[in-house]
Amino acid sequence: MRFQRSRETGGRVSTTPTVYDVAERSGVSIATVSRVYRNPDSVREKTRERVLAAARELGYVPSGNARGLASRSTGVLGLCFPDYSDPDTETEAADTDDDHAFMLYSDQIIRGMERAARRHGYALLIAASLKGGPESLVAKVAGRVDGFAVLARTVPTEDLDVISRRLPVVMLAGPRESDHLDHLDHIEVANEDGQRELTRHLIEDHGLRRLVFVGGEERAPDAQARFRGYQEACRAAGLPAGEEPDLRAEMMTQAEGARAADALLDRAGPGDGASAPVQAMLFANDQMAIGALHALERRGVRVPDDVAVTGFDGIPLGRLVRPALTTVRQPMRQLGEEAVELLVRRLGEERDREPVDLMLPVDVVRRASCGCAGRPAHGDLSGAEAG
Amino acid sequence: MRFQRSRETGGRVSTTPTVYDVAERSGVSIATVSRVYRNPDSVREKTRERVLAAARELGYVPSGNARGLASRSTGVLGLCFPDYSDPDTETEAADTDDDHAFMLYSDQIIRGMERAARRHGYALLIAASLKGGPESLVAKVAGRVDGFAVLARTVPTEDLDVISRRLPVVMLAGPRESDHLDHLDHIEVANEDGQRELTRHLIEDHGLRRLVFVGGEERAPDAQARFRGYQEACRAAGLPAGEEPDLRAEMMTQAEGARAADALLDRAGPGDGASAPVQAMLFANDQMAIGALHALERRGVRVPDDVAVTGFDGIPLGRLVRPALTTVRQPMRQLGEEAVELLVRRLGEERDREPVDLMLPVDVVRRASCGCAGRPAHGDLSGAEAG
DNA sequence: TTGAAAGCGCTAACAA
DNA sequence: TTGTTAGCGCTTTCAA
Repeated sequence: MRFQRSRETGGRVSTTPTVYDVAERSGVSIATVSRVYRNPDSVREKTRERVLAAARELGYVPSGNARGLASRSTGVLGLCFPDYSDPDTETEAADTDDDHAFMLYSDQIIRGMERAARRHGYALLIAASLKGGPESLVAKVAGRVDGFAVLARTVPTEDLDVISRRLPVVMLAGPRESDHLDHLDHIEVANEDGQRELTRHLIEDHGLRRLVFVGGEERAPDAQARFRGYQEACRAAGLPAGEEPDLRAEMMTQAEGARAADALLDRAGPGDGASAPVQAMLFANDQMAIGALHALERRGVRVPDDVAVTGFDGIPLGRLVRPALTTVRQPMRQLGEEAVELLVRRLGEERDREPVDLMLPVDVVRRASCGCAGRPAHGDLSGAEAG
Repeated sequence: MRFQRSRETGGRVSTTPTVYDVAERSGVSIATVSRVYRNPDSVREKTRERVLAAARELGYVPSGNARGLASRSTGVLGLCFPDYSDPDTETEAADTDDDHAFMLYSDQIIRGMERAARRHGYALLIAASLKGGPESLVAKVAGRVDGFAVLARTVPTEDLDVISRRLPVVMLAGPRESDHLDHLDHIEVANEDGQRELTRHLIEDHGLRRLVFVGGEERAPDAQARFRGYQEACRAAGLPAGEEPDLRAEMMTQAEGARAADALLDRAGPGDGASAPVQAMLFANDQMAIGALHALERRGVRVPDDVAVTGFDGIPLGRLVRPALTTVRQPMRQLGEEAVELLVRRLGEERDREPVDLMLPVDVVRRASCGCAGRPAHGDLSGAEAG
């Protein structure tokens, strides 16, 4: 017998009601109350109705925490993602129109995960990193879910290492970080293939030969992979390609893209080319490419006539800018869905399966900024796009 | 003394480690382990390090459930939203380009809530309704969060009634459902004002006089409010406006919008007008308006030359279609942020504050489909928009 | 600064 | 079909 609860059932001491209260009020045991919620059919209808009535009257809501604790599962999957906002775009005047059109990675992944999670009866807990939180982000999430996905480089590797020993974790995008983490499932996107194909397109289909690549940090795995794709395509075509990107940006923001474009233009010497002018600027992501479009417009450089510009990612904004941005589209939504599938399977039958490593294919999207496409806009309901 | 745990600390029986394991391994009490995570400064540094080392070695992660249970709080806020996917758009071939551009309400709200929640140190739990789940959606969410927001008409009123007695709930969009729920905080959007202003624009600025309004279900409060705004503007201008929308759509999808446009055209008699032709079709949401644009194009009716078309919501897709859709933009992101602010405040100082009822202002966005705007697209980086 | 002990509200055997 | 009971892993007084 548990100690008498410090509350008289009739005498207005409002604590949140528990199974005990419902049980007492409906004249059954707490086990029966529990059954009514977990497995209604295992309780006689008459009884069940009495219990539900009591619950209603008391305002009873089962405690997820208590349930989770007792049953060792939460019915929740998690997602940790970095604070991905582009400082350029994230102005104080929040609801600008650009902002609206600006749907990031994480939104797509969230959509994908939410949808898949729902299909499997899970809810989704999302949390973005915020530097200097008291406890590490992961810990907060990890303690509340049955398994979770992490966007690469969101959380310290060591934290992940500890946590992934206790529950399923799938790493999204970016290559395996290190051998420490090789027991994680892992889904990546074909960055190298995509950039190679896009570069090939510029070289072979548009006949461009003087290309430059603007990359990201050395430790940004996606940007690095894209650069490798670029190198490969150049070399395959017999064009020179250095060991390093022509330029590197730290945050890969629009502002940096604009600066890069300026620098590239200045580098060649202002105006008519003594050193032959660049024919194509390839950026490691769409944000930079869009910033570059702005900068080029300001300087009166025509795209794609004077120079072709390409990005990578396939963010919606890339389609709204003029000229529309040629890019490589990442299947972020699918990434989220696959992540959930992997988690669910590992929580079920495949508890001890070997870690998998999926590579999702990407699409080259040819728009106006590389010299493709450019149908008249009027009468076209879906936005011009060349195959 | 609790019963001996059925696990030898040295003898490979891998259970997930608990405070007890960490305590034992580091030679302290479980209380101290707990302190290390909750309030590190209250533990001597030497001790703390020993505890953390042990935790690391064991792969210890605090159980969110146990913590929540013991401390009666979760550090999580929730959002329940309906399964809002437009069946027309949600084809099996998931990653179509339209789909990409199609960012719903819920995404915006999620963004807003996530951001605000993060600022306050909360994580966000999201769950969409799925008909026929075993337990009601709310119950699942409600038990795991400190407070949550619900999109109007996502969950049965009675469930909300019970739950909102136990934890803070804020209702988003749509008017108060009933007097039962008048202890909930509530945030709505100025549907009526927005539609009134948009309608006034068509009448006064474009000189249109033969308007029709395509609404939603009678029980869809937003659509109803919009219709009222339409009525008011018509009457203010001395134009006739019936007691009912000219047409109602059940799901307010693109397909229904297309059908509505067809019906409206057929109603007037095919071809040259015996009964004077409609000059403007106003739809209760963007989805329908976009469907209508398709239908009109198929029939060779020019927009806005032959007929003006408007929507409501401000979804990104509305900007991509041609002609770009004139609409009223809802501040969904802000809706999410305000919701979190309300919840956080009610969880803090304002526990017993009177329920509030916020009304967020909207913007009329004038684009080409009403006859406004239409700047050349080339060289315009942000997409044409008239003030 | 640390420890002992009593729950937090529920589930899950096992009995009846 | 229903009841009994022993935890689930943590926080939290209260003492030391």
